[in-house]
Amino acid sequence: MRRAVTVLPGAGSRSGRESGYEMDVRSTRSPAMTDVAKLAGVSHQTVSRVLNDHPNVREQTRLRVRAAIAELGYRPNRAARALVTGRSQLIGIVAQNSTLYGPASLLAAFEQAAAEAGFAVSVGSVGRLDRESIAGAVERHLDQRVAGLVVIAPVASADDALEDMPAGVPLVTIDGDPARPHALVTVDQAAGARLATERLLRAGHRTVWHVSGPADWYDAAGRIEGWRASLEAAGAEVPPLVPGDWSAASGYDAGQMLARMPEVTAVFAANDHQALGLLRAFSERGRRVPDDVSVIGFDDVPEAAFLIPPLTTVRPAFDAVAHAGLDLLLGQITGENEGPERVVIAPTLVERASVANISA
Amino acid sequence: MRRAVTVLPGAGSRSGRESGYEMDVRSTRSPAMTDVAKLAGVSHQTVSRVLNDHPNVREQTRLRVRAAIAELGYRPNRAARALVTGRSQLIGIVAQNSTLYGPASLLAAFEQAAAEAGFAVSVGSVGRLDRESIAGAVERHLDQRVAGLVVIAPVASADDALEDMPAGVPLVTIDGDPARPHALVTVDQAAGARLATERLLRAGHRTVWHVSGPADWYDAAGRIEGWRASLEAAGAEVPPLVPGDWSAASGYDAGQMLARMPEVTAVFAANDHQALGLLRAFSERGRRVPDDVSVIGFDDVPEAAFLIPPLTTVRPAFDAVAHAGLDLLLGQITGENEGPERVVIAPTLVERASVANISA
DNA sequence: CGATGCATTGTTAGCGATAACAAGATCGGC
DNA sequence: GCCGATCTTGTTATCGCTAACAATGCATCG
Repeated sequence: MRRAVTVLPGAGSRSGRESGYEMDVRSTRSPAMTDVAKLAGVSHQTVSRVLNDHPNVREQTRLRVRAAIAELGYRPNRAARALVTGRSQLIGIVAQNSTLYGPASLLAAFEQAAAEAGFAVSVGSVGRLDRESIAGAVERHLDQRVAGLVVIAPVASADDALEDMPAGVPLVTIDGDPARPHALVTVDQAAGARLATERLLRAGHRTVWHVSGPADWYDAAGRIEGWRASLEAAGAEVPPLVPGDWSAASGYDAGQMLARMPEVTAVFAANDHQALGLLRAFSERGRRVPDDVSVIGFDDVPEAAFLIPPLTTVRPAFDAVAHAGLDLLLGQITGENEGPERVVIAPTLVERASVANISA
Repeated sequence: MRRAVTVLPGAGSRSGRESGYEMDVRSTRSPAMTDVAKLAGVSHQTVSRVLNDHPNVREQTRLRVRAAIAELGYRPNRAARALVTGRSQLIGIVAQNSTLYGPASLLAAFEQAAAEAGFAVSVGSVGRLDRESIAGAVERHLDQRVAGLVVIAPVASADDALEDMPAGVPLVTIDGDPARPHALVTVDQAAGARLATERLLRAGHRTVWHVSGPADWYDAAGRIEGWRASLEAAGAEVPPLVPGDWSAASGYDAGQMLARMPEVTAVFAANDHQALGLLRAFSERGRRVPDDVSVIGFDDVPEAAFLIPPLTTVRPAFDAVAHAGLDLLLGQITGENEGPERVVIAPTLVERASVANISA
């Protein structure tokens, strides 16, 4: 790119235009606001005003400044801005260091939504969801002077860690405890569970068994609650709960048990991985899905459509959660909505082939 | 912590010590370096020296400053430091917005390693790995004045986007093209493939079939290469390649085909999801694993141990990749190692129950 | 036609840290 | 006990930006 230029030694070449040729040479430093100002023939403050969309700038000036910005390839120094405003354009997100499908998709959706709003996302993943781990990750983010914080807090211990958060930091929790005093976005777990349970009852099943997630997770608790409520509302018997831990292994174990009971014709698994374990166990024990047993999962993981049979499941709309969470957070950051707010996202049922009518 | 202290109203309490009681009251502003300096009875520069471990500070002073830091709960303002040094303590990471197990674990491992080194990680996930998406994510990070950049670039188009990167920004690519001129960390895909292929040959199989990943991924190409090399080295016939796309669905399709060929007794799948699809297809068509067909996967996803049968697979040691990548990057940031370096991580074979000797 | 007001622009003063230099304290060697 | 070298500390300038205020121009109004 840079052409070879013969420069005569001695006077002349470096003198005179401080801004022109010189600028190109020491291209190591990226242009600052004053460079733009000089080129556009205005003060740096006017450049700042253009950048921040202040109303009182003449259209003509605005255009000239924008042209100068484009010509120099200027980009504002976020550190300087953060220093003077006390706020960065960074959003911190604390999530469990896991490859669970839910958290992973949530993180991705969040990053995307934040990028659209001009924010960057700093992740602080934690190994475990205990109080110390969460507190540590929060500290690290506060260190970075994040503009706001999103914490995925699916268990009580995570919420606990948030109690002694310094006030004034915008905070949104995802999947947290609705009883806590911060802004919150959750998936309506109970509604999702009702969707699944009612679908199975509608297919003619006398009752529906449930392989649940770990009881200390709010998600799991909500799904249990919705499942039980549906059964009771329909006057169906509530069978004993089969506890699991989100893993395929626990679903398989549950399936090994359920497959031995002829009366079990419909199972609602608290997530798709457990459902996968169920499917395998049933197939091993010769119970055909959906002919003998109907199964519904939760999450709609990418593989769900390719299982045998394709899995009917509840889809939690992670991107809606992410967008809602970000909106809440941005509202707090800009100071528009003060009080904590709650957003509840309604899941939908994705019908595939793992449910059959009992009459068939 | 803070003991209840009776403060007499009137004179005395507020006067004199500008730093003591007053500080606690206007706790809205977090303490700055000058506050610490005042409390410790030194200049702010000395505080800075203590913070940055400069050699020429008297031990006694150092202790006094540290005590003041602790008492005030002072934490340095990263923005101010970034402004004056021109470098943030932020590392950007560009990865595909996906829930593929590999990238997701890599991200998590990276964040952890970076946190240990005192860096925060800003993620820029992209929907697709094309040139524009990558370039956009890189831009956003440069905007944030990241200290360094890690790009997971498993396909050529991702590398392409890095060509017109401004020089001087520390950059490490993961899974990229070794022919490119930047620092690089890769898993030795070929070695992993050899591990798998040789294991199957050693079990007495005449040859090994391969269900590959998408051909434009370097990972997939490396695994194909290793597989082919092993067969040729052993003088075994090289069967036609069965192409896949990482998904369980493609593994299932491949399995439907392979199950019809009696001569197929050993299959190496390019990842565990494809292996999962294979297992299902084989089970559907009555070919028992491992009695009739042996299968090996790649990635060691959490479910691998719980499949039926538990899957023998190649484990790429994502945390080693992350650590190596971070070391390389930190080396560039501190200016220790200039030239591009390559680190190749050797994978290991995790033996489970999906491989059997052909003699049995 | 001078005063008043608003729109537009410029000037100055920080934000909180590090870097460069200056200055006082301390020390060894003669 | 004096001198220069070294250790330790303080002072000042600066990074690039925004906030607050000042200053200009121009239209509006009594």
